[in-house]
Amino acid sequence: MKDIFHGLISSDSIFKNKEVLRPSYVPDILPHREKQIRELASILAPALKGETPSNVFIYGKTGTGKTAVAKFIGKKLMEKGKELGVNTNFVYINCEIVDTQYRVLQNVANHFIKVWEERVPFTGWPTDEVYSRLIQAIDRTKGVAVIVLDEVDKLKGDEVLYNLSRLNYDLNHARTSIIGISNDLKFTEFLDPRVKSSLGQENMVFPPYSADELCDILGERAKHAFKEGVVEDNVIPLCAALAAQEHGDARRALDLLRVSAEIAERNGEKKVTERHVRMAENKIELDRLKEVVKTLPIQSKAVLMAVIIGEKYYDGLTTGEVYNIYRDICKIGGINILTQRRVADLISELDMLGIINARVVSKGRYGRTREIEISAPMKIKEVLEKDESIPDLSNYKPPLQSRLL
DNA sequence: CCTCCACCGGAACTTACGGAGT
DNA sequence: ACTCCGTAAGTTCCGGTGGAGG
Repeated sequence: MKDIFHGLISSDSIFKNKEVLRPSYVPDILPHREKQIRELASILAPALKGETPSNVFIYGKTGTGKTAVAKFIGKKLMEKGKELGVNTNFVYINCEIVDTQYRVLQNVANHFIKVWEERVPFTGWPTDEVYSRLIQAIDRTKGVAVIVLDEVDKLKGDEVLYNLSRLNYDLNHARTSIIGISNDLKFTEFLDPRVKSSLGQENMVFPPYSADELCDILGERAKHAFKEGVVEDNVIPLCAALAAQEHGDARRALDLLRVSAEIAERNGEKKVTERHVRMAENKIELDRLKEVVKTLPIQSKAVLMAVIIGEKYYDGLTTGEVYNIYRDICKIGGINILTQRRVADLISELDMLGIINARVVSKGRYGRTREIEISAPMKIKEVLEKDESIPDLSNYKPPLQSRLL
């Protein structure tokens, strides 16, 4: 027992630097994004000459390098600014985490206010007070500020955008540029026209990566992440091909590669092979499933549990049968009972999430209903049984029906 | 060909709740 | 502290329907 960690730590790892494979890592080289980098740079360049740069909107699906390019540019801009003696600031905000008007303004403002000065508190100030502090703070820099709003569609209300977009009108000595990043192409359609025109001065679309491009990206990262010769030749093309099937998501490709290598390492193997990639594919899918199930609302969990139980007792499980079992589960667990109409919707939602398969079939005289199937019932059952909101059902038997098996 | 089951699925309505304004 | 929206979740009501069995 003394050495339980031996072989887990000291085993000569196949990784050189695993961090490189994490999605948050910003590499020095971004293959196949040279065009976008140049374009964004040319939009922001006037800033270094003391002119006002345009605001930019960046679209693109997940894992197309939007965030990486934005952060990369930010880094380069800071470097160039220092070189030219221009005061440049780069603020990155993820609107999925910082999602209200007040907190965005607070975050941006505090970026410009030194730690020892009076910072904007988490709560308490009127919003316009925060705004005027922000103006003061930015103006004082007499330089250029680039503010990146990642996942900007997650923002609650478009007033922040309006306020930020008119920053330049209120500034006397400094200049700002807002970069909005979104994976929803239709996002601006629902925006206030004033915001739309001032923020959408420039638009950029990041296309998905092709399999070949993903190969280059993975290859580039693998050079830094792994030791020499531990990854077999066909591994990277396979990861790239699998990710390209989805929608050219680089994040997914990197995850595949990383998880494959982790599996190989844990098995104490010296090389990452195609087999590990297949295992990784399964593991990622299963992890996703487990995560989705875990974060489901209680009602959906109860419905899902009913499906798992019903699937064992009935052949061609129908909505009505699921509903009966669901009602019993709710009674046992003291959960609110919803109407069948609502439960039918929950079943559709579970179907959308890919946890179950529900298709409408007609059984003639015996009505028209959904036939419900479930993938990986045992794994999902495991997750649900650990859930304290779902009661213990080990002694439960579904109601007897004529077509009970 | 007609009937009629057991649901589907649209629509309008009711709570419930959180943020914004005052 | 209070009111006033906007949104999400859920309910009520109901017309619609594919096809086995008569």
